Amino acid sequence: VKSTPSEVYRRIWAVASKIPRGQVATYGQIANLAGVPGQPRLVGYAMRHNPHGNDIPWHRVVNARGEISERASGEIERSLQRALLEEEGVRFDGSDRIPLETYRWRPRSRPSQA
DNA sequence: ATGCTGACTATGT
DNA sequence: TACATAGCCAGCA
Repeated sequence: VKSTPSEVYRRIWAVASKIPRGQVATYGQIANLAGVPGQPRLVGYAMRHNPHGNDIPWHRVVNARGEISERASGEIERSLQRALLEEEGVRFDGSDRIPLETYRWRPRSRPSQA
């Protein structure tokens, strides 16, 4: 291991791994759950550097519009992401978007946080 | 050390 | 509805 991922990254990966099958979470949502509210970009950055590969349901992370974000690495993974989601039962509308009202992950708020 | 980039989001046009 | 801009902060050169 060349460099140790920051605590924030690991927390982001941990949260992402908790997304239930057949549901999706937005970058901002994960940022909140990971303890870095308002920093959705960090989530995307962490996902890009995710060392866990397929062990993390990275495909369940979508942007606030319910759409698969374009990434710099190419569009092959985009189609893969969509395929994985559809396999879990997530449906896309005519605009290639996911209705967040239906598929958004709704974790329970923590008791430690008032 | 400073400056740029990025799998984002909210807001204005 | 879609496009453009500002703000946010951890990495990297």
